[in-house]
Amino acid sequence: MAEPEDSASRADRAAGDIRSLLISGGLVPGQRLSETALGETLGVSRNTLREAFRELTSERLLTRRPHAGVFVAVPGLSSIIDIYRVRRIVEGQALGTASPGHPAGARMHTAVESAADSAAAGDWVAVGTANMEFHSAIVALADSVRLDRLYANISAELRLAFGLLDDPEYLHRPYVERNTHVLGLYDGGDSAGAAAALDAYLVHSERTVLAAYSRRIPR
Amino acid sequence: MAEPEDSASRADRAAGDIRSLLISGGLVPGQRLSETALGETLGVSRNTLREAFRELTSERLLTRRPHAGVFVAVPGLSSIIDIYRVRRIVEGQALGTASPGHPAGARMHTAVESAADSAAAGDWVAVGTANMEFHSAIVALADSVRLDRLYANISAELRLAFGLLDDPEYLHRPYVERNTHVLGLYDGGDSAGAAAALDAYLVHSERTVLAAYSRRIPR
DNA sequence: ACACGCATATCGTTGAACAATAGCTATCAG
DNA sequence: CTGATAGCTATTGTTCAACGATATGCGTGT
Repeated sequence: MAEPEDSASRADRAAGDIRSLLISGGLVPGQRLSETALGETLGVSRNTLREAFRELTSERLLTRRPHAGVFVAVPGLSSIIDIYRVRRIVEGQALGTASPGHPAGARMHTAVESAADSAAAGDWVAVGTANMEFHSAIVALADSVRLDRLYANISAELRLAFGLLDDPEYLHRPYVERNTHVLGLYDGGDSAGAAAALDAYLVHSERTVLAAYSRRIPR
Repeated sequence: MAEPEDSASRADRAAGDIRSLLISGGLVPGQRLSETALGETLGVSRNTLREAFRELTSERLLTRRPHAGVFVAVPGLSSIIDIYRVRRIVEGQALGTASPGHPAGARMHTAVESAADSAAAGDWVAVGTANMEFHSAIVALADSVRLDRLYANISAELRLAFGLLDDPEYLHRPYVERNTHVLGLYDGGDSAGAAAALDAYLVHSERTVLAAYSRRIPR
């Protein structure tokens, strides 16, 4: 990756830092983010931090409660359902109508291999990351920067939700094989079949996540 | 509509004001937005205005050039292409897989009627607005708040692009009939046919806009 | 146990200040 | 006359301090 750590504005860097804390688990869903405290930690002023908050709030990673502060978003069941609805529409179309030989195919391959390696090593959160990269590559087949961005946001939200669940092996293990299967169909030129397999994948994954989710968080 | 003009934060209201100025033509693409001047106009401080800028920049309505200021975005050909790509994917799936009797159907009807009325009155920009509402209702068929928001952003961008073009009659007239046709197919239960007609619609519209666009703005 | 009212810390917003820099302008060499 | 260079200036990027507004917790009383 590039290193935009000093070229970007301070608010942009703060937003990136917060994003990193979110995926690393340094900030957990529901947690309140004090402007002064977090500003001091990140080394930015309150106003600058507020700009970062704006950005992250519009990405649904943070939630703003007026006069009470900003909180790390707690994805609810409705969010999960909505996210999977978007995924089925976007990923399905992207994979089903992709032109053969698209450069994103390479990304899909490396992601699948990386997932297999991590699975062999037993590192299930790395498997989860690789799986997400696989699906991000699928969306990239559509060649749309706007869909890419939408999907990046959705992935971050989903990571937040996964963070609420334990047992990452149960969450990610079944899908490395399914991803391989989808990739095989796509490579074989059967885009429609690949899309159908992907749809089944997503239905299964949504059901699993929803079940684990409602088990953990009532309502 | 509701009246959230005093409940929302000042930055939110400022962002809304700027959005209104963008669609009303009070701000034109390429124009530079001075922080002090615009802040005085909207009655907010520089810091608050900057928060609004963050939000609108993340929606691609404004562009930030470091140390040079924020500018009203100038949608390029690549943006138009990208937007129509998203529209075909999202609208097509939403319409093609919609469950019958969805409440958004009513929105589609009122939008088509409103477009017809405005067309009879010769108010072509109102026709454009009604047409956009029609397509927004189509996206609402998917029942996804995330897709709704994506589409709202895209619509705003598209309005920006349309603002660069003159001759709104040429841009919007052909589509009131096409929308009626699509709606007829959908009402008749032929979702697949409606989706196909819609896709043809979008291909035609994209071609028209791109042609007018490259005629007006070289490169 | 519950409702009510107060206290306080935090948010929301402003204004001023200063460093950094992009873009203009005037100068000057060729 | 053209082009490059150096300096000026207005604007942005960022911080800090201040103050009103309000959500939340605590204590009181019933």
